[in-house]
Amino acid sequence: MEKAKNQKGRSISKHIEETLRADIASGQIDAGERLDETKLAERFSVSRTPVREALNRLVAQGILVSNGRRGVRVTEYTREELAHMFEAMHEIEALCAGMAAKRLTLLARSSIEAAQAECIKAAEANDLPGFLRANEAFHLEIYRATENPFIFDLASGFRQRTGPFRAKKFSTAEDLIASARSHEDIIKHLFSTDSAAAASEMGQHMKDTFMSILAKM
Amino acid sequence: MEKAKNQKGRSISKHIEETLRADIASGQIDAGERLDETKLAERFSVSRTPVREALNRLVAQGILVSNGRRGVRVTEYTREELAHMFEAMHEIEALCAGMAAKRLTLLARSSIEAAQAECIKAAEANDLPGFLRANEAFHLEIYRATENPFIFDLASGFRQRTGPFRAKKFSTAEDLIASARSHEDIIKHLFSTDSAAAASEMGQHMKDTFMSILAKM
DNA sequence: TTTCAATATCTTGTATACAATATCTCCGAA
DNA sequence: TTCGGAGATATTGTATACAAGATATTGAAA
Repeated sequence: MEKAKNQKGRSISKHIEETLRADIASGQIDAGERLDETKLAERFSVSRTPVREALNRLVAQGILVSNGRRGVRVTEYTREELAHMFEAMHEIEALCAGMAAKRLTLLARSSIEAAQAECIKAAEANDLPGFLRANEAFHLEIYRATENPFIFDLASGFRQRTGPFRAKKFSTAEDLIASARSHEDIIKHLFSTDSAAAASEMGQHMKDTFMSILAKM
Repeated sequence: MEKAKNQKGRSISKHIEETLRADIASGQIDAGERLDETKLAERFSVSRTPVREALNRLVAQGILVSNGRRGVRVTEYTREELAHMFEAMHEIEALCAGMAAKRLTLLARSSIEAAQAECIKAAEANDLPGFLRANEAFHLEIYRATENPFIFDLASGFRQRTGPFRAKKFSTAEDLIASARSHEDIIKHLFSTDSAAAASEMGQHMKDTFMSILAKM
């Protein structure tokens, strides 16, 4: 039974929403698992009401799926749906890279380089959690470099949904290093402001990632 | 005070959600307008609970925005935000056109042609509501032609949000005809399966639309 | 008259109670 | 034993009640 801190005046339901989102993204709550309102209410020591609010929002975001009166579950994907999801992610990432290349500011450039440096460091140390964080930051910085908050939200929202699957991909130290090296190619084209090449390179990077994930499922 | 039909076992809150979404998209509820839970509850002859559920989901979809304890309002955009939103829409439309061109099935092709025929018909009859419906269908068919449900949801969700603004653009009969004609160019490239050209043509179409909207605001 | 603060009122956030529907269990018949 | 249905149980959907924060109002002092 954990404490619902309700810190900084943020409502309880918001806190629950974020906690659940994190639990799902990190895989602590499995895909397909059913979420019981009463149990969650007990876990957070609150009534069902704020729990329901949180669940509703997560449903609206596509993270959970509602089956009418048969409760809500963590969205589960067939192989085909996964392939579609990855294809969509791939297209969006490429789009972001293309936009970013067109309008790369010095600030964005340095942020991306910093994130990439972290990736390399974590990969060489074979630090998986560290790499996942850094990799996340790397991609987010590219979304941010589009300078378009809608695109940023879109891409980061989608990234959240693919998170649980991507996390499983990286098993060996070689995987990490290969991925980090692939980033270098993306950066090269990004920084040369060759939009099409950057998009294409990012597309390739994501395609590699997704193919190797699908192969394992 | 309207009747909450609760038809076909769909929950009341779902019904409210859809009704509000339609009201906002059609402009019956203005941007920036505050939505009072109690008033809405009275309007639908239900308690505040299902109203809150609906509002929460709409907030999660970005259609409404919540100001903590100061209620929810219809999301309002500055000129700059609008420009960003249109840019995002523009990129997504182009992406869809590009994907659609790559894998156009006969079924998709005929659906798109049918929608375009409706556009032309409505435009020549200067039937604004009819044109808006047909135009909507035309774009949705292109999203569908990507054969990727995630992309479809993404694009149609975004289209919903830009709806209230796009509706204001078409004032004269010439506007309608010009827009319908622009569709023809998109189709030409789509059907030639020239992905890059289709994307670029769609991008131009959307850019024209958005520039003329922004000019009026 | 203007300004500031205390109070009243209104609105949202949460808790609890009740209703409706789905799922489970158990028992009897084929 | 297996199948099916009636009742029991559990879970979600909705209503109402209460708590807490925000806005509006009132009144007094400068």
